[in-house]
Amino acid sequence: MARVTSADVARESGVSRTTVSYVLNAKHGVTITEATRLRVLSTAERLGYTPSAAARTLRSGRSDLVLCVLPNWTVGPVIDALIDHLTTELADHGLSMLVYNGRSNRPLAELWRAVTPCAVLGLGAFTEADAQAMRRAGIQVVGSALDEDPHPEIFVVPQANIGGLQVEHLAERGHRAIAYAAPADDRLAAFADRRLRGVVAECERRGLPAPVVERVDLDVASAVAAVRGWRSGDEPATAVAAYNDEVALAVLSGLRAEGLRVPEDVAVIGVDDIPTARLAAPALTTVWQAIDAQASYLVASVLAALDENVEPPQRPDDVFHVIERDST
Amino acid sequence: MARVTSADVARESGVSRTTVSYVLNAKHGVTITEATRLRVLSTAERLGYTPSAAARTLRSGRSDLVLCVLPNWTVGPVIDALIDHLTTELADHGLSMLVYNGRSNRPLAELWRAVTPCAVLGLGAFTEADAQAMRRAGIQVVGSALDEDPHPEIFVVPQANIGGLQVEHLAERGHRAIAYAAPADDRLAAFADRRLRGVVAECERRGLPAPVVERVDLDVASAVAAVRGWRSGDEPATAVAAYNDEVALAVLSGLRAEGLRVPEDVAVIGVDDIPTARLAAPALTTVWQAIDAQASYLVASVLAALDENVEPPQRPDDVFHVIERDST
DNA sequence: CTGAAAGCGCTTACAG
DNA sequence: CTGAAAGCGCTTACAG
Repeated sequence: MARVTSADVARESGVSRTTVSYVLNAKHGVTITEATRLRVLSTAERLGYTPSAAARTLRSGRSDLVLCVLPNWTVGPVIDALIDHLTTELADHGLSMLVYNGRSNRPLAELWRAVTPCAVLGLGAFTEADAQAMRRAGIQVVGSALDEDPHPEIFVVPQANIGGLQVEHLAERGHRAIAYAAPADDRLAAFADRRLRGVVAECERRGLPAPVVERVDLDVASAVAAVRGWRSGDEPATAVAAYNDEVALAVLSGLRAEGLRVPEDVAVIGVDDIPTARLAAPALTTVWQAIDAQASYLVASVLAALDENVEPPQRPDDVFHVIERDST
Repeated sequence: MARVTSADVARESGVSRTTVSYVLNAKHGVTITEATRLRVLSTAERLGYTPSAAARTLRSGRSDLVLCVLPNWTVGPVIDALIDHLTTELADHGLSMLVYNGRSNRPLAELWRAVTPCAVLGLGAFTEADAQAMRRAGIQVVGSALDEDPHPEIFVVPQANIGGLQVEHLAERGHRAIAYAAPADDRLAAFADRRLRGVVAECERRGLPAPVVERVDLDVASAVAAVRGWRSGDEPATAVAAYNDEVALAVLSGLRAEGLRVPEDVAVIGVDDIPTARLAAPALTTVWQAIDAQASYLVASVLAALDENVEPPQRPDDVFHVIERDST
């Protein structure tokens, strides 16, 4: 059961491979008799012909695969939703997206050379060397970054703004002593550092004391230790900005264990609006991200990179907002 | 900046492409002078040569890519961990795993023909037609399934056993009226149906009344409605087996809203041991899965499929156990 | 021990 | 309007 090739279709249709190729690719500028066209099409269909991507890629140096490189992050509902949107939107444009989880330290080059994608979509930033190597090989590089950056072509999800938004929400409710709950998982450091930076900056801007930072593991004991740290100084924190909702839930459990009421004694705000945020006691106030808008922007960027005639998209703004619930 | 090919390496080394190929692939059975070998190797290194996978694939009809097909499921920490393990373990064997999120309804054939992977690893089952087409094309198909199945070569994560384990745990604590909390997200139906089937079967085996099933959305109102349903009959449920931890957390919030104590009035058990399960009030009892063992088994299956000399692995057993916390 | 040549399946200038 | 031929980069029988 050998593979069906264009030669088979040509033979069966009584035409040359050239014609088959013209017909199947709806080649512009060549005119093929309607009868021939139909015959080729139906033969291809009947034989179950699908072009060999390997051959096509070898020929053109370009495939219709988009390689999405995921850094060594933990994948929660947010990234999951992003990938979901990216996959379906790219599929609408005839592109298949494959996700590579960059957990190992294999050189990235090995992978993209192997796959020969038409574009590589980096959810985290690439090293300059990697990016250059890909561009030289004719692969479009679309990256996103975690904060402002000299490259205007790179999509930015300004993580710092998230921290700023958390502080703004808390300060508007009269809190002055704001603490920060950092994640214990190092894979999150890239995000955590930037969000914290935003928290610190906004506190400074508002003349609030610098936030006391504690690492919070996802267990009650760790959260209790953090809570004690926050409450022990001469100006005990009355509000906690947490790295994300999971950390915020840990903080909630620590507060509960210490007999503190939320939000009366201490207010808590998370990030992500994970499904269980609204189920917490009390329901968790959090920062929501417009993942669909981010996905659409990235897809549009890929399409623009692939085709000069397509305009690069406008950056979406207003991709965050606070969802106020009962914990603040 | 054209691509560096084996011809470039050959020219620079003063040998033929044949020799370059032999050296670089450490071809068994041919002897190459050590001097030549070293020269070729260093030239390749210096030029930054990486073979074109497209050409190699075209030539051999086989790539070193493993395509992992993810059905339209929601990806939580469990699947995330599974993919993580699969990626790193396959990388250790020189295989790159790419994940395809089968959200759209594009025919699978388009994808695997485009990628020409050496193996396709299905996390859900393939249709028989898809599986046959792939095998015919010489692609190894390794699938996993959700329950027992006529195909012994397919890995099975017996979802029904999870349900059985939940009931066993609850029944041993004296519960007779056991309710079931099903998820509202249809993408989970494949799992949910099987787990429920296990719950029903185990109740029957123990002579317990059939469980009252309520769909529970991930919000308090929905959970409250479910709780009322379970508590209204003439034999009010004293225990709830939930589809997974998220649903269990919703149940917890519904119970709380109704003023019922856990576990005194109603016990709750989930599945997955998500990070926030231990943070709930009370900490959630749940069923844990040995994801690493499942991943290792799948990787070993892929390797065995790829190489006749490699023995297929033994199925891991004992991949589940109950983690008892405070909600039961 | 090493090289010349064929061929994997495709697309596309170039002829007719 | 259609076909013969070249070439993408690789590997491997087959010679020498």
